[in-house]
Amino acid sequence: MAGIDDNVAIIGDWVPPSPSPRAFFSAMLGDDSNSSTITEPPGENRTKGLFLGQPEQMTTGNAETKDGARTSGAQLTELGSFSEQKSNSRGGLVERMAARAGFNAPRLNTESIRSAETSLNPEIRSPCLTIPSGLSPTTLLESPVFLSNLAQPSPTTGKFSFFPNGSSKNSTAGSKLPDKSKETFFEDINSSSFAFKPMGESGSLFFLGGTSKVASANFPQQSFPSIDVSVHSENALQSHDVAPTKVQSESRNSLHFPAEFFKLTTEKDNGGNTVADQRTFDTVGGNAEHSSPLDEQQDEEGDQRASGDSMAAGGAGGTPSEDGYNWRKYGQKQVKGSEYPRSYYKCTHPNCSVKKKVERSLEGHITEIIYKGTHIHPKPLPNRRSAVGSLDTQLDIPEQVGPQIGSVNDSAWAGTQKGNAAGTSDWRRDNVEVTSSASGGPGPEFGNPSSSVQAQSGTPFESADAIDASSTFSNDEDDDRATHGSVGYDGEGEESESKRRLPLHLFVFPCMTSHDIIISTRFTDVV
DNA sequence: AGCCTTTGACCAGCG
DNA sequence: TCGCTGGTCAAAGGC
Repeated sequence: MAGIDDNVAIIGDWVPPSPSPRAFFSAMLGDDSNSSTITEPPGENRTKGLFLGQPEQMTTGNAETKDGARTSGAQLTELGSFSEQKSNSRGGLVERMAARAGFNAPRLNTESIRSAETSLNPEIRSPCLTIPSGLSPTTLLESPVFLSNLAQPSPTTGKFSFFPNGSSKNSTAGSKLPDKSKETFFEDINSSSFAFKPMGESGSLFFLGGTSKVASANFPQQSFPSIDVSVHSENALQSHDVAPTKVQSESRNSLHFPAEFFKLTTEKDNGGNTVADQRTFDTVGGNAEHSSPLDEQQDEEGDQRASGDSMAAGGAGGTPSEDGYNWRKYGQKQVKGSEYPRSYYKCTHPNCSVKKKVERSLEGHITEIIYKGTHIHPKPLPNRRSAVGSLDTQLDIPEQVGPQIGSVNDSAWAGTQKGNAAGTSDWRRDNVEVTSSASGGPGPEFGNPSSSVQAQSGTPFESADAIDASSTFSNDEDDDRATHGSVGYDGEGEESESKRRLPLHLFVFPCMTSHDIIISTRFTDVV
């Protein structure tokens, strides 16, 4: 890793040229045929193309890239990063996951990607956390297969299905997976996997300090925990454009993003199978409700889905958004500095002052989400799977954590929130004190004890189990405010959507300066 | 009929 | 004080 700068540079628009999922993942792996080795050989070109894009794009510190020979070197470097990363992951969560799930999840070299994309895309300036593109946190959480894999083997999770050959045995790194397995894996498409890794284990996800809007320069990545999520798409990937999504908290307080910020929760379907799904990001205040950031993102995505990527009324609007809350759009404006129009949403619940700002790309993909305020009410009856029985899934935690808290302090929104102060404040208190614990939460939804605990523990990624159960990001700082954003899709109706769009990666940006947290997700549309 | 989105106008904060 | 910008309001229209 050249460092954050490079990463940042890489973050630009990254559109995987690869037409097929397999190719895509292969590239990620480094090679189709040589799947077993981390080293990149022939596949490197592809890989590079995939993640790095044109050599020029890799400019950040590698002007030479353009040079053929140089390019090779550069590639090697990138590859090296990638390899390294993979190694890390293998050794870390991923490995555990792989062991449990029985397969390896191909991982994106988020580092590289970030750098490249960043260079290309000014919008993404300080990626902190990356999740395989196309994957919104919500998506990851929601995905039946997603966490499930981590959790327990079940048809639902797809663990078994993934590797008919018993590849599940491959507890070891995926790199060693037989090609066949890989193929099956990718081709079968029903698989999706991800891995969250603490920074130490992987460089994929990490939290970088920085301003959401400002390019992150050199951040001590190491200082932040990182998470990697790999997703196996169910369908072939198409290189549709990927729009970066950012979720950022308005909170101006410091983020202790890492540990508490992210929470994964596992749900069980009616059958008792672990569905794992929801991942929530709590940036801060939680609501008693669980409107987890992820959930929120889900909304966003839901919106996208609803309108086909256009602002969907559905997402934010009348139907409960994926996050489980109902949102009403009350304004839209072209913000100066932002190439995309910003939409303003309010929670439709009476007395609830939670708001969120969403920026969408032309394609309708969410590029940025900012949550403010805390829900003072339980989620509306969920339509979603969670409602079905899953329970807490969604965890309120995130929500609790998120926005609300922040709102108070958040100068920008503070004013807005003031009106609600009462409800919010109470909420906050709870949150603050409890952090993500849904303690405040009125309903069952609100609080997922387990979630809360984890969140508070601050070591979300401590163990695979934990991850399975839930992963949450939250700010320690109570003060904060919070905002939490979530990106994801609905479980049910969303599936189709989920299939269509693959997560390329998610970026979470805790902003050192602004204290904002940004989660940026890139999506790839699948055929 | 109700709710939501759209969109132009208005308001407030800031330099 | 003025202009810019972001955020919100509210009427109109659609589903």
